[in-house]
Amino acid sequence: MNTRKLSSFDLKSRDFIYTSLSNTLSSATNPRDLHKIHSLIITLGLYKYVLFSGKLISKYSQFKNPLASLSIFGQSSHKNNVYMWNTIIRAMTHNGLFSKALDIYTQMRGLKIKPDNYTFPAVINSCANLLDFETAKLVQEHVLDVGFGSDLYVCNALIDMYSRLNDFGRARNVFDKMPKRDLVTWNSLISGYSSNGYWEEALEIFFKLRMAGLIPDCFTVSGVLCACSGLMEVDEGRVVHGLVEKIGVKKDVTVSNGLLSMYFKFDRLMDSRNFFDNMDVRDAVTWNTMICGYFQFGLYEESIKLFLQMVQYFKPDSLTVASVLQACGHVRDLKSGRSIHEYLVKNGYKDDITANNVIINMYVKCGELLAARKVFDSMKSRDLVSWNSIISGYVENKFYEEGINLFKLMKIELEPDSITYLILLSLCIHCVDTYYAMQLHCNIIKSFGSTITLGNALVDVYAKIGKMEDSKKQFENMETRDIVTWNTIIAACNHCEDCSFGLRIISRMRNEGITFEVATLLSTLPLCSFLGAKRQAKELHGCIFRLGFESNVSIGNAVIEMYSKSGMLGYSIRVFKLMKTKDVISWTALISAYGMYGEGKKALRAFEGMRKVGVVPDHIFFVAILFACSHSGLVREGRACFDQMKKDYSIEPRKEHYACMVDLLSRSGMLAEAEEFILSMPLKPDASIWGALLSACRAGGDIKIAERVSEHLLELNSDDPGYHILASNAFAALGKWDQVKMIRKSLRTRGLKKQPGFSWLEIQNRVYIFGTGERFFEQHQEVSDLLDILSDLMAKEGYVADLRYVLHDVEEDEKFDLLCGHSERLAIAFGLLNTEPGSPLQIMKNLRVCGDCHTATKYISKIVQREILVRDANRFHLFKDGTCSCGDKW
DNA sequence: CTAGGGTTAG
Repeated sequence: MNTRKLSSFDLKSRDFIYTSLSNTLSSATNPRDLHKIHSLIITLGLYKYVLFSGKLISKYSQFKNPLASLSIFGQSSHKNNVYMWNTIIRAMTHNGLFSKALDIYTQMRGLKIKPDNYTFPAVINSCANLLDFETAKLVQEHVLDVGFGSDLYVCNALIDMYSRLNDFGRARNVFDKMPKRDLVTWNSLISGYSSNGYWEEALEIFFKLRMAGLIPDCFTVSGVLCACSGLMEVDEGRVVHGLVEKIGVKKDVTVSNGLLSMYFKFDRLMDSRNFFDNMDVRDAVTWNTMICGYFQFGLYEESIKLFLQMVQYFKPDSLTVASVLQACGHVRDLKSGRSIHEYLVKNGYKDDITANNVIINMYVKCGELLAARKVFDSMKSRDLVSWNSIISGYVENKFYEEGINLFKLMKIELEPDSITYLILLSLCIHCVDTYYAMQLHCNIIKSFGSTITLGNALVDVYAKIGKMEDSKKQFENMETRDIVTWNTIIAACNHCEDCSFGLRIISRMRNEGITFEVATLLSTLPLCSFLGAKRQAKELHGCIFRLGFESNVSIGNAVIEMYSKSGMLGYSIRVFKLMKTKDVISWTALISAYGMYGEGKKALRAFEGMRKVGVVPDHIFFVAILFACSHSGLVREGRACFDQMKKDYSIEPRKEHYACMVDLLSRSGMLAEAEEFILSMPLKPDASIWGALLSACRAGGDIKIAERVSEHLLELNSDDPGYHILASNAFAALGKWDQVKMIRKSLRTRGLKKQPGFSWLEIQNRVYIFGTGERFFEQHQEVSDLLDILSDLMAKEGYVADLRYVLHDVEEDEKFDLLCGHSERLAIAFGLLNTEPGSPLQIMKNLRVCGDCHTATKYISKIVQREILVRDANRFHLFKDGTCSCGDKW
């Protein structure tokens, strides 16, 4: 009886230990407890129970110790038990060891252990994570073989897998054949669609789900939010937000994060902020979304501040750090950048490739190339982004050779991508290296064929290195073009001053029905400014209204410039007045406009107005105001502006400001003072400064100073042929033909060509262009005859040709012919012949108007009684009844 | 078995 009692007690206590230990094991919350329980199980010999081995495996996996799980499984004697296999496979997938999971599954099949419906979901999940389509199909066959083709869990896993693999045909096939579906089934399909960018489809499934009478949960809402954000469907988004409130999933932090991120995607900064402030639960992702969202709004300091707040509550992960490091780079906050770098190293992100890439980028942006390189060199493995980042770092910091060398090294390790080539193409622009650009072009064709982005970059590069023909060829050869292609070619036309081609491009765009973007207009408007094409200008202005861009500040600024350069100062002023927001550039545009028309007083008054509204001038603004003063002979006022710039705005004068001052003094005939000013400058005077003085000397006829200044100018040996021509002209005026010949020879040997002069005018929507000395145009004979008649009439009025403006050493009467061949005269004569008597004429010239032509035009305006508006490279001259608006201070 | 946040160029 005693024995029986005892053994009954024994059994009971055994039973008790078994159950309580099993419970303790399940509820263990830390690895230390787990170890203790594990030892106890070994001591008590409970290993022989399948239950304990299995629970230990999953518990270790829960604490991220898959190696312990594997070791227990290896030592286990229950290899014929499917529960053990299921457990170890799940342990592996739980720890992200998907190929190990598949290995074990293969072993299991080899041992002919029959899987059950708990086996497959984890196996299928592994295939999905590995994007292993082939194994996936084999597993599905296996599923059908062993008869789990209709199992809810297995089918859900299959749908998830196929939709993640972007094979919605198979996913839908499984979905359609299921005898019974649950919410997870629908959710899997929705998130599959939305994470692959099939947003409409995701919403469609969502509506079907609702029609089927199911109540959405957090998973559903997350997927739908992602789709709404992608579609930028504000209305849908609102509906979902309402739904979130209604079904009460708002306390789910993932759903809230989804909403937060949606508001950012809709550019609703304040809504995002309010939502964030009212969130009950926040996690690291919440903070990341905020930091990243603020970054995308350009609120860099704010996003760094958010980061500093976040670290009080959460340990930032590599994703957080990636966002905030970008912000540091943007504002060149090296101090924060460095400390975050240290944080990453200390917290075990040393080998996170993305984190390192972002650090490299941050250092590059802060100009710390050596620090960037040190990180790059210390990386265990590098990806494309790492290489591209460091190469672009070298290019950005102007170490071009090192950039190319790194590119060579890169090619040994991996295949460069299109971004690598974009970086190298930008290098070509900086170095003006046509040969290397062509070499890259060949490589690009070999490795990528033709892609739009690279094609666009090539159009851009060829134009910027001055190969406009190659740029056009590249543009024409492109099979497909996007709006950027068009914007780029127009910008290219601008850069190379190939305006007529630019206008043709614009009409091609119209014919092809391509909608203009702000960027398109920002390249097109300067094209019209350059051409001074009135009709095109008005048409474009209309187009701006139709597209609703009239309140865009940059557009407004460009329109002011366009009208002023097209001879329509009134329109320019009106546009300025109507602009709701004006920045310093708008004011600069207005003041330059006044300056070009010699309205210096009005320019100064506008400056007063600008000061009153509190807009702060910058250094470019001062160029404009000094220009305006100098073109109106306002010496005292100009000097005052120059002094103010330094005193009131602490802007250190640059070369261009000194050049304006020299221009101001010398234009008003104060040549000696101008020379003195140059010699007392704190900067070394360059060609533009001496050039300003020299061109005034010539107009003022001071030969002595002209000769001295010419010597200075030639010493500097500028790359701009204009200054050599200027000096050569000065010597020609002095009759020093030997010097002239020498300059011409040196220009020839250096390959510098004088920019050919041409003039153009618009008559009835057509632009007519005339080159100097050109004889092949419509009505050449008539034009020539008219010029002959005009010169007779001019002579009677007292005109004497100023032969100093002829550069060639030829006979006097031939010189006279050469003057008459100047492009502006041809254009004026052509204009007189083809427009109504008494109507005003408007002529554009690419260079500065010649002094003799200036005089001649004054006479012509009186003889024919016409207003002649001439825009040269600098400004407008309005000729009227024998005088010019520039007051001869051209 | 199902959900959210990150890197290079333009």
